Amino acid sequence: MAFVDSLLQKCKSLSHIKQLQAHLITTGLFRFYPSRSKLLDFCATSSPSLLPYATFIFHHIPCPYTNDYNAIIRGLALSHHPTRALTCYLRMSRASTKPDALTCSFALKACARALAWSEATQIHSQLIRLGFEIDVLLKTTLLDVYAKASDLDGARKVFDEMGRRDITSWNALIAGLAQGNQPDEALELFKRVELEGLKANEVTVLGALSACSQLGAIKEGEKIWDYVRVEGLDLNVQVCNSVIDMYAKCGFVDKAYQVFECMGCRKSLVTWNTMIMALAMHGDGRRAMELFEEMVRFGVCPDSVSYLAALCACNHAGLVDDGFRLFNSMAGCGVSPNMKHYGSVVDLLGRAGRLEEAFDIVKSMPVVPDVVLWQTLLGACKTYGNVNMAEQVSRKLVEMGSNSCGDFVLLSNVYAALERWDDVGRVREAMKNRDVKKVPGFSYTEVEGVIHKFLNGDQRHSSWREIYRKLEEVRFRIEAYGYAPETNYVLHDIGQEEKDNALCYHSEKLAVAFGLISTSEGTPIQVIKNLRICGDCHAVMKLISKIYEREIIVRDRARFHRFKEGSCSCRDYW
DNA sequence: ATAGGGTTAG
Repeated sequence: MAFVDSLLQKCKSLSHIKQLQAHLITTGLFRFYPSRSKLLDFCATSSPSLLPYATFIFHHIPCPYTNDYNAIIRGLALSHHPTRALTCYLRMSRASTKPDALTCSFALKACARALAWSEATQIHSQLIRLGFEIDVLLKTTLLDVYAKASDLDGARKVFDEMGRRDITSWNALIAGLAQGNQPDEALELFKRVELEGLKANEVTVLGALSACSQLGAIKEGEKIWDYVRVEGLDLNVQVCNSVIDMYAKCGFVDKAYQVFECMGCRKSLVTWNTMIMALAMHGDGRRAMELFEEMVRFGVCPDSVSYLAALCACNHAGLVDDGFRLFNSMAGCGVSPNMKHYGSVVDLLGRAGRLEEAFDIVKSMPVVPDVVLWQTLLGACKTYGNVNMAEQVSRKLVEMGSNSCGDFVLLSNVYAALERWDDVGRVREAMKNRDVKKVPGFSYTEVEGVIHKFLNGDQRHSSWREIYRKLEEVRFRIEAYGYAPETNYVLHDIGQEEKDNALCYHSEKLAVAFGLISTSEGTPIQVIKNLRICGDCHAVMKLISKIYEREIIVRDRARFHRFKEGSCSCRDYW
């Protein structure tokens, strides 16, 4: 039967396949396993263009074997329509053809791609009934499905119940936790790998480095980088890219650049994009743009991420004309702008006060603007006090069913700035009636290699009393410098719940206060925050950096803010 | 009744 394999390998087109199939039919082999399944598998998985032909043949088989099903399910699972694999799996169950471990594996793969959690649970119980639960590979796939479908508890349960686990099982859970917003858990798990007598490989470190990036865990990140070099894992581009990202996101853009420059392997498109994004995050717009050009000279063709990174860089550095020019040149270079590019350029123009141009772009773009884009524009309207546009934009947001607290606050601030109190009251009412939601803010800070997490108004930290006492002192001292909290008319009136989370206990302030009491004088304090830093915190950080003579580095959702001697690296343009 | 399945960077 080996000749079928070798002939399949030589098939370069559908007509070759058909010739081979005709040959198999005339020699009578096609009716039998395994030639037919092999041909099906080849068509279903070697190229998306052959998949329709595979399903065509499949539907003409009166009574498909398990392996015929496997071939089709595998192909469909990898296609753009993974749910079709599940339909096929269902058909198989009804035809009472017995699934084997591979059938389950392919079907689970389809669940992972379709994020089909409940289907995964059904396959889970089936594979137990079929007696496959000792299969490490299958259990790892299962674990991965749960993690991808954001059921991390489910993933962990599968992991805990595995009798035998190899490094891949660990990798799946570490990566799952890191991608599922549980980087602290991911890192804990990573530290246990060695204790279990297993050896971390390149996939393990990818997950762990991603966790470090998210947490700003530089101590652990550097340890991993050492390990990477000792084990020669730095010959892997993905690992290098992850290290660059880790250094950048932990605040060390120069170290990121060193790794970028001295890589022992070929740079990929992602490598360039990562480094451009790193410079953008650190507000170094000029260098980011230079790198973008260098990349082009180097013969690497920028993709949509490259453009986004460069636009972002212009945005953070206030390079309005450069950014606008870049945006306008995209289409000519074969990259059509997506929602994020539009968002970036609208932000760029909006911050520069070029509201009409920004609005024109929104009105004329070929894709339907999303909520975030309108919010960006609304933010600009607030900054420049354009009530007229703010009202139009707000109406759009309401039409789109936006329930974000921020939208209401922004509009009401536009009115408040013009002392239109009736309108302020109206917005406030609308807000009460709408059950607006807020994303909870949190911050991380690392002290002596330990990551501490703070939520807004949090009292869960063991030193919370000292932290709050320190904040009072801070407030007292900065008031002497003329600080007054940024009055926010809406926030003052939305009741008790908000009072607990008032401005002065924003998570980044708690984190900085903790840094002040737990590190020695002069040590920089670094904080990572999940949302954008608010105006009040920004003002407070500047004063703290001056009065306490501390460099404070805050990485927010968008970029780094370096507060030193009373001013910020973003030059208040953010 | 040769195989085929798990984790992976911006």
